[in-house]
Amino acid sequence: MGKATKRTVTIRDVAAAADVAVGTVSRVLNDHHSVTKPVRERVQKTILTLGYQRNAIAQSMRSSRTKMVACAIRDFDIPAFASYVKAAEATFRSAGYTFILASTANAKDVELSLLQTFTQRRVDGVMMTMSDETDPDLVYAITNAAMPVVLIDRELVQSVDSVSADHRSGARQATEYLLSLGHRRIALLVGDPKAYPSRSRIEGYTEAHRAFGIQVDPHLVRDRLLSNEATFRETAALLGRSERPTAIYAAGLDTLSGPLRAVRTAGLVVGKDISIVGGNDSDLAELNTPPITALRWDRSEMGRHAAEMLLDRIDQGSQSPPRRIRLPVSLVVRGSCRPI
Amino acid sequence: MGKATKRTVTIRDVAAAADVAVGTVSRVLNDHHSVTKPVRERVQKTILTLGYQRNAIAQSMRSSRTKMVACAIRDFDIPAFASYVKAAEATFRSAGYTFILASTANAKDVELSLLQTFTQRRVDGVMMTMSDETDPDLVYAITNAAMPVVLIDRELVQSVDSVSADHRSGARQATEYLLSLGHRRIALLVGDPKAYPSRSRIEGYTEAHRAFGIQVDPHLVRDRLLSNEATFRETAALLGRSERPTAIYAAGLDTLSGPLRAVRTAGLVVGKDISIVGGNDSDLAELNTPPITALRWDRSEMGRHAAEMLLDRIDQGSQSPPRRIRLPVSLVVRGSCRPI
DNA sequence: ATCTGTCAATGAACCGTTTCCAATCCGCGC
DNA sequence: GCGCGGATTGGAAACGGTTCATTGACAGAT
Repeated sequence: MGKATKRTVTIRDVAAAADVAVGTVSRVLNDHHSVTKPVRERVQKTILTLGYQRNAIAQSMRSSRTKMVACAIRDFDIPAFASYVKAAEATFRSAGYTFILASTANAKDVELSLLQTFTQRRVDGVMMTMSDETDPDLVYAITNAAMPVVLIDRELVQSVDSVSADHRSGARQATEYLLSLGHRRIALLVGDPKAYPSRSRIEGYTEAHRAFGIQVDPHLVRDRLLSNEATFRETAALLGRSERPTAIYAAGLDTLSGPLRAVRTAGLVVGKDISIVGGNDSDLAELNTPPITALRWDRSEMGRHAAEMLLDRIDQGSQSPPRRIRLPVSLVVRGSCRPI
Repeated sequence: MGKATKRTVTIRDVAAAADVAVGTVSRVLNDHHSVTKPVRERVQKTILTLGYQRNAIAQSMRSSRTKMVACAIRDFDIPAFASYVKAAEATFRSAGYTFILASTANAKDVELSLLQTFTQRRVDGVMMTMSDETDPDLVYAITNAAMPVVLIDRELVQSVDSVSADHRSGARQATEYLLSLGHRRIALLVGDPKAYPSRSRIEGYTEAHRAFGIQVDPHLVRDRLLSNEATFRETAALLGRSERPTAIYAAGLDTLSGPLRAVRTAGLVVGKDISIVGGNDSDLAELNTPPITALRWDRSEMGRHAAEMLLDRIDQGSQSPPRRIRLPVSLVVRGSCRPI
């Protein structure tokens, strides 16, 4: 055939070539039982010959299920998020779902606009964070979303599923460890308390102080630090104070390198002049000299749990009550803290 | 409103409520000029009242353009990839495209199956790597794909667009730097030479030796090392040899921590007993004690370039010849290498 | 007053599947 | 030989948009 076939081959072309009805081809494609063996084989051969590729768009159109899920997180170049997302993607893919990913930059308008995009694309489910758990627009958009939502490390919206880490317990462990070494001026560097992780870290930090009967110095609690530039600056400021902290708990997901740089810049030595606990274990923490004591939880498992939870919810609908998984956090003690 | 709205609202519902034809609603949605102002406003108000959300599936069905692009890379929890992917996603999103992401685990069958999935989903374009640039199945699948493809850090398939870093130049700089310090036994740790990065790093390494008139010891070139477990093992083995290397060039994207661990385990000190150059700059390299000399290129720019290239290709079709961008790589000298 | 041209708006066809109902075919028991 | 039931297959409707030919209305020209 000299004629160049521009048009992509459809189920109708297959039907014509195999001399059957379109319905029959569809049944072959979907492994429906009531197709006789010779017909099935003829159709399958034709599919291969013509190089037919099923059109998922048309399929979704008819079935009103897209087999797509979306994930919106703050920034996926944060290593801790990356391993989380990777595990989720793998779980979705092996369940036959395609995975859409977007960064929100922790901005409300981006979150809302992504949610709208996902709605228009008719994804079957969404995994996401929220910049502010108390924002009414965000809460409304999420609780009234057209598709199931699983929240990541957010707990305030009670009516949807969520997966989180037990940051409060982690923060308490870290702080009590430092207190038990005799530290009394422990700086806490966290992100935005409008979101669960930072809020609960502050709680854990405060609880630990209360348990030790020690007053928290509010000047030592520095929040809204979302980048290493911010933690660098803040650490430098803290180290410049007259009564500088003897320990720093850098509680964010990806905010250890800032303090390390600041300490180095100030000409101090970690584990000698100042103690540090990292909020999130990493190669950087483990391989630093000295290795940094840090909190740890299983990020892959978190991603897997979230994905499975969403898949469950997609299958079973909204009848069952919202589920909540909270993963344990543990302290890995290394050499970055010295007793006072 | 007590009535539970089961069915999602369609363009037809809007048309009925606003008392116009469906075509008119469509033209309002698409900002077509020939809609009179009062009608336009009436329709827009109705859209808001009913909470109508355009169905992207139906839209794609009719227009046969999905406004979706897909990206398949080895493993997106490798930080270097993550920043690359993040920049690409941002570029696509601001162009109105939705971003599908998947890990290939560097496995041929996964790559092929993802390519098929993307075809069936009728994505408008694909950004990807290949585990083996010489594999005929992969080459065939990519060159005959139904949609434009931009290759990432792959150069053998000439007929498609690609964006890569100049790893050969990088490797040559790293190796010449070590040679100029007097090192003569330089171990090279790379990934799989079936892909461009490792292949060209071996070339650069070899070229540098030739330029210095020095014979390459094939025992010192260790390839197919794709993880830090592998580079740890290999480094440990090299350090255990009678004539151990005086320098290690850990050329992979995410293979610095393995050698660092191995050196530490062997009781040696980086920058004193052994010199190390990292193939890819990172926090780990910068904050190590001593800081590690490493290669660097702009990963965000790489992602942006790749995305823009793909968008161009989607717009203009395949008439223009394949483009090729190769980003410069530079050596950041720090304190991990000592002269012999 | 009639004709022409322009501009808005209508309504139906179409995109490629799935699914349901109807039609056909087959073998089997009477 | 005939009726019947079950298994296959055919054919059409439906999903929710976009687009195009068509209609209707109205202003301006003759």
